[in-house]
Amino acid sequence: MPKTLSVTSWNINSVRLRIESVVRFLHEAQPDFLCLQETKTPDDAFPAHAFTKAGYPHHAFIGMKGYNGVAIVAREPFRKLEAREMCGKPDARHIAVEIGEGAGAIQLHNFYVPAGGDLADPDENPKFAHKLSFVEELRQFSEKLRGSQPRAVLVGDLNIAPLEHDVWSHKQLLDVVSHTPVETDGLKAVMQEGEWCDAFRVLKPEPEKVYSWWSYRSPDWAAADKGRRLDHIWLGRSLKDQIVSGEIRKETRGWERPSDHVPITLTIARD
DNA sequence: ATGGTGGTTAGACCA
Repeated sequence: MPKTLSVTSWNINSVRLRIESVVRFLHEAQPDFLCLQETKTPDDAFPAHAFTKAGYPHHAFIGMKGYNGVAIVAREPFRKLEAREMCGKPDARHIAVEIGEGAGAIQLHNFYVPAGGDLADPDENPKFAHKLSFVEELRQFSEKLRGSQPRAVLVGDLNIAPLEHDVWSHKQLLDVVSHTPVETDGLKAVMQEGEWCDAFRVLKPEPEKVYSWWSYRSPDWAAADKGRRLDHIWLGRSLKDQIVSGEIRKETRGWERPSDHVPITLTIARD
């Protein structure tokens, strides 16, 4: 067993359309675990063989036709944990596995938080209400996990940029869904409840700007650089002193037919 | 100032 554990989170926006990009990334970065969101693929169409061929023969996935969907693929075996049905909806926004054995086992949870639509008003916009309910459920889940399994990693597209320097303009985005106070306060409550450590902000403290997403709607995304940090890797309290390194593969945003999110990878010591 | 682009899938719906 290697001495470190590396985990990537990547919203791939259709794993079938971008399977060649995913395989390229795996060859270049070789993380131990890859957590995907927005696979947009029913389970019977998940490209398992391509992952096996790329050296990742262990898979856990839950998907649906056209929307949502999450997956975890790995080079090493794992135990599948229960996929949670969040907000009472069977919409495939969580999957989890357990890595290793006994007291050293680590739980890895992969979440895809609802984007929340355009209007930041839960009374007028049911998608925003769903997002806030999801975040509240994440808070309750974090409380339970903190007590039962502090050796946990939570990753995913959380669709919230919680800090001032997680967006290109704090002031201009205060009423834009993903950075409104009700969302950023909600996510901070989740972090507090779970005693989660925001690993990339340990490695890159504010006021450094850190982004993982650049909109498709920007004609020149790289020059404009109007990004947001929507993707996160959090460590439970028993793992927070084991950070080794982190990497954000911004260059993948410039690949042909890119996802609007880029892969973020965290490496920690196994024990 | 309220569109801009992209994926899924066949007219909207979602991001």
